[in-house]
Amino acid sequence: MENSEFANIFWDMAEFLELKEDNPFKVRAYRKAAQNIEALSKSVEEIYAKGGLKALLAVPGIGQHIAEKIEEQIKTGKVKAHDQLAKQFPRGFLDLANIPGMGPKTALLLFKKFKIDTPKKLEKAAKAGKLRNIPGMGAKKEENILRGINLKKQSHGRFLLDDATAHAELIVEELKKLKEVKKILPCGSLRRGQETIGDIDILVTSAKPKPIMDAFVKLAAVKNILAHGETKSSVILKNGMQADLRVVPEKSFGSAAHYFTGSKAHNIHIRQLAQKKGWKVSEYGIFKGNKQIGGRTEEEMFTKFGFQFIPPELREMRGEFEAAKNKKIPKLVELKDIKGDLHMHTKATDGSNSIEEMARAAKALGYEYIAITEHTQSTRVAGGLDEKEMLAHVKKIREANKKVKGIEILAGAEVDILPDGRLDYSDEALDQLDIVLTAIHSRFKMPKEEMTERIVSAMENKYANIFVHPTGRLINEREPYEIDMEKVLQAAKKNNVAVEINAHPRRLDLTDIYCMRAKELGVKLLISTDAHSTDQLELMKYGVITARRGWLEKKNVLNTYPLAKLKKMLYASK
DNA sequence: GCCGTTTTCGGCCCGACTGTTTTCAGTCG
Repeated sequence: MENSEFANIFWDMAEFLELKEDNPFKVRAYRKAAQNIEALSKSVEEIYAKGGLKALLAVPGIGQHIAEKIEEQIKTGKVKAHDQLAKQFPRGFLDLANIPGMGPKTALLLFKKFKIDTPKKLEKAAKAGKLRNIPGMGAKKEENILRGINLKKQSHGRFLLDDATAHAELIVEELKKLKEVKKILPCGSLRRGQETIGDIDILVTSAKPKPIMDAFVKLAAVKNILAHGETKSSVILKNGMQADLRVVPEKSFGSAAHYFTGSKAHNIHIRQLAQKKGWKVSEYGIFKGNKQIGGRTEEEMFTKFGFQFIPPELREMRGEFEAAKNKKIPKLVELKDIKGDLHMHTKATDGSNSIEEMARAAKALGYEYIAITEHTQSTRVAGGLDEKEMLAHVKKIREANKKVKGIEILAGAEVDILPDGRLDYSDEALDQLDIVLTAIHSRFKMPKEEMTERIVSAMENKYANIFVHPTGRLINEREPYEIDMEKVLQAAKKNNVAVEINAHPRRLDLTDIYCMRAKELGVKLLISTDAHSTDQLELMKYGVITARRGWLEKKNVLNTYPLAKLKKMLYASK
């Protein structure tokens, strides 16, 4: 069972307990446990298998009771306490409570009053004007709920990183034009580089917030205004995404940037530490009594507590405070460390540019080398090449390499891993290539053990260099295929195969948590764009930010090495 | 329910905005 499935049990329990108006701190405890489980780089099942209850207790936020529930789930396949809670509410009631503008209190009230237990019934009642007469509610609230229902209907899950980045940049550009705006910084999950973005948070410093607020809610990209206050406004953009703007005074910039960047759990931790010192932390600063003693810069939010600066990508309560205390925050890999892109396609298969065009575009990005890696014969939909065609293509790559000066073009292929674990080409053909990427493009629904075995045996092929887009997921579109990632990473280590972080915002796998695990195991990572056109080469930054979330340093990433060293590493197993 | 260089009991982050309030509850981040 996946960690996310264990976490979901506790997310649900937190919701149910909240509906029952149980102790709010208990609710929080369940949420914290759920979050910490999601953040683990090792599987809960494995932790339990190796160390039992005691090992589970070592996980922060997991105490006796939650550890026992995990044990119960593993042993019996269910958690009684969860099922008993679930029984007390109609099926799907959580969907109702999670509609924007609703909440546990309102959902419960409406259930008691009108037996409303689904979003559909809620919509009907709201449209009939039945909600406005309830004490504590009114016409506006009713309208707000209808808007929430619509919002939920429209939203196709969370937004991709590149889409959110583009919209944030657009807002920043517009607001920058105002003379009242001093500093401006996109924060939130976007700044932390999370793989998907729920909403855009923008922080501005200014002494005169009002004109900024007014301009923000009137931006051309705005569809609805959710809130329009003195220092905080929220809007829905035309693409359905929510954007929040906060304005604070200059002297609060650091604390506000820290606060709006999150994560929430990370913030709460800092505030707790402040409490212990008799201080108070808010978005306005660090305070001792009424006196501000820190928060002008973001660095102060850490140094005041004796920590090293923690980069935004690490603020997920995955051990960053402990590392910062011991001065063990790694120097994370940066975009400028990347020396080449080793996964891309051209017109020869499903790309849209020529070899030379790709090479020149990569050279313009300052790269030292690239690899052209077409699909192989089994991936027919992408026009995969058979061995003969590939060898002819390799020739063309060699020619292009002579023609385009100042960058090395390696000849590679993205070779299919066949259902039985063999590669799509013979050893003789593979031997002609400088670099062999391996990938799954078929039979996604194989049982977990078989799929894992399939990938592991492909890694044992001595020509295999890198296993690319390792889970095959397309965010919001296609689930990852089922594999035992721990076994895959172990096999990668054993066979000296690197694993790719695919920088395309739709993919972004290997995911951050498994990057951490790969680093622990000493598996090398490759960050590449899988570009199908010259402009997609610029997606590299999203791969880098994912790597940073996985605590990766320059030395963990294969394509930060100079060409000579890279070649040596690629051929080490041949 | 979790947790402990003040505690095994008694705490548990902090503030903005809205709507329906005449002092605040609910929701959100």
